[in-house]
Amino acid sequence: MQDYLDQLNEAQRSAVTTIDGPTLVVAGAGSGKTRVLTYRIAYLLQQGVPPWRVLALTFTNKAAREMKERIAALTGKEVASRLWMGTFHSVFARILRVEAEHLKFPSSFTIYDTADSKSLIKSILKELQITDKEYKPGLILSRISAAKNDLVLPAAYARDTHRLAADRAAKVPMVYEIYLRYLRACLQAGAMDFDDLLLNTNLLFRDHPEVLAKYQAQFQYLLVDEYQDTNFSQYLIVRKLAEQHKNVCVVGDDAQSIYSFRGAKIENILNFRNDYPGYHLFKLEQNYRSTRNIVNAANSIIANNKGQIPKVVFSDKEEGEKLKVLQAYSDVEEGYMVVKELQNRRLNATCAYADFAILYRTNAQSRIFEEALRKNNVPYRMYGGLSFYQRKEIKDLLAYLRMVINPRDGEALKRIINYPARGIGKTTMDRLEKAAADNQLSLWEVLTHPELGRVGFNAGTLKKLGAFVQLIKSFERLLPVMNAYELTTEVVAQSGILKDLHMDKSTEGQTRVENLDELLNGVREFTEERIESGADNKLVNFLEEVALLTDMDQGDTEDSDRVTLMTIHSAKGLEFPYVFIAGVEEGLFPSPMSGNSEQGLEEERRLFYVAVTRAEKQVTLSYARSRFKYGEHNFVTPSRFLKDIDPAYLDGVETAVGGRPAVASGARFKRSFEGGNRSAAAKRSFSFQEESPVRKPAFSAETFGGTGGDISVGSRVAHERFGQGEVLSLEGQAPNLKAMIAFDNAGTKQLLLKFAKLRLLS
DNA sequence: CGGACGATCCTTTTT
DNA sequence: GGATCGTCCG
Repeated sequence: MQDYLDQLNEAQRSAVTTIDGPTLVVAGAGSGKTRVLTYRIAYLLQQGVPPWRVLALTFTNKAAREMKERIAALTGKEVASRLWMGTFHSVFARILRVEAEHLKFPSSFTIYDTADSKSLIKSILKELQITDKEYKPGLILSRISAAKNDLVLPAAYARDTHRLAADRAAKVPMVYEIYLRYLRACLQAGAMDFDDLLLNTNLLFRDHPEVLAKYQAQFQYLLVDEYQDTNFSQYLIVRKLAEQHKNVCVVGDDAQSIYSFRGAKIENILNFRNDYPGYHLFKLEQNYRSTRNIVNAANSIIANNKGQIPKVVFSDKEEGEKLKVLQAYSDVEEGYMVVKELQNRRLNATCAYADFAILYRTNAQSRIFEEALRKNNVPYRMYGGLSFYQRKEIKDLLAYLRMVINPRDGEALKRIINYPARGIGKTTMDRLEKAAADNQLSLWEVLTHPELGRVGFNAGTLKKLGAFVQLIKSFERLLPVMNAYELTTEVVAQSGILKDLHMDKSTEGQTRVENLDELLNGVREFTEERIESGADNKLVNFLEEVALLTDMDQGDTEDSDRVTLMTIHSAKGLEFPYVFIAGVEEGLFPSPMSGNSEQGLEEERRLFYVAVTRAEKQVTLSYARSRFKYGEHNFVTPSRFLKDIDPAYLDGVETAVGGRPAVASGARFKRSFEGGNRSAAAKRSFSFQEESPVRKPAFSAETFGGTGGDISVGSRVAHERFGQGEVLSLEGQAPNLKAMIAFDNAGTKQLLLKFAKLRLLS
């Protein structure tokens, strides 16, 4: 253990060994935050603190898992597995299962995902006879979510003039009413959504002091990762739990607060000193990740924000390359330029595909890169798309399992009552839902009610409904005698899911069957692992794990060499040798949705800071001059954030043609974005050199890319790699003009003019 | 009742 | 461009 302390710098070591009293660790990007957290926990254990008295909270499963592994390496698996370590959501879900009865929830409560929540809101809207045109379920859910994260219950909501006024302004004055019914329906269904896990923990602690006292006493030491991302609900849980021992250590970086849209309060970290007087403060300012150029560029970006915790992040590493900027005509070309640049780097630096990440602001941008990567046979792994557990066939099966565990789960019921098709249609469901709402019952209670016939179903429908009820009950009976894997297998067979999928002979149908197999394997592995570690291995635990999983949490097992594709948000906490930040454009980054408020803009800027600081060796920024949006292409301008970077750390802009910076220096580059008449440039279609008419680049886009220009059949041209050759033929339309070229020494090739770095010789 | 095919809306980021 | 929702017809 002593050896490990020697590996730390002074600030890190103090942060690890100062274990008593409140502690704030301000950890700049790449400053060894995770290392401090893991060593601190290992140190606690070494000082004789029992593992079950340590509570460590993270935001992602991945962070929790990694820390657990690293601690296990220091202290042994046995001890590490007894720590209370996990995401806020998973840890408190675990506690809520134990204490559920205090809150009138079954301990087998379901966790609703966002789709379930939206679907429930739709049902409520129907009940209130409001269309989901006027009341967008997503918007309503986000307002309810915001209220919950601020611990504003319906009663307080009704008195909250701010919220009410905001709802009226947004033309959704009924949010309060919906919120009320939503909570009631969740209780009815024995279900909690993500926010409820935290809200109900707060209610538990508020209304049951003896329960709170129990956990206060147990958790002698608390640690919180990414404290700048906590919302009020999480903040209060931590504060309450820490009240007795006051040994709370929070780690975070105000400069990396990027989750205010889901209720995170940057104030939590800024106000730590007020909440915990006499706190210890440690600042980790040395960045061990990135080159000096990267750190300096990042610092110059974040310097544009106000109201930060003062700190100076520095790097001792080599100066490294400057940040590079790629300019493309279009979004599609941006994809190709990035991939080409990536491939060049990989060959020149002899590094692996896995050393690269392409980061973007919105998930919608991923498609372009996927296509470019696929066409160039570059292996990649994309995060943030549909996760495995969100596929239809998986959700269907999970819904069956959910109903077995908790038959009151209304969203699961709605999903499977007619899947596979058993002739229970919309009319029947409407009546059922109405009966449930009128009688304050769950759908299942209506279905199993002796007076079901009174609702007005005909004999045929009653028979179908009865068969469904019997099916679910037959599964319920298996619950005590089968393990999770056996039961799941049984459900797949008896529900008719397998038969339904086997009827579909298409490739998609086959994939679905394979996916079900994979889920079955997942259940088996889960059960085996849990039995081995002595943890809960019931079906309910599996469902919980799955509900709180994101797609960041899978597929890590295959150690294949792939480029990473993800949003900047999901890249937080990760690092890559080479990072591409794509779509650095107005209208995209900063996001127009963040409003033009100073606050919104500062958060976007922090996001930019996060993106740049992911890189170890080099950062390439890219933007396009035109981009498809809603199916039509628009001309766009480079992001204002490019001007936030000190030009001293920035290379010139590189365009597709010429292979040389079109604008020579960072300073010139910076100037070229200020002001300027864009419409002229727009009219010239693919011309991107709107300024500096005096000095034309050696090989302009117009020559080769835009129109095909001077190149014609018979021209002599030179290519960077293939040498000299003669143009045999031209085909296609600009800007996708292709040329067949017979090279003197490299054979005949077909090249896309806008990508080939051709030079005209004759 | 169920499947197929168009109109419509849209997009920030996620536990 | 694409997912989702609603309508239409078998």
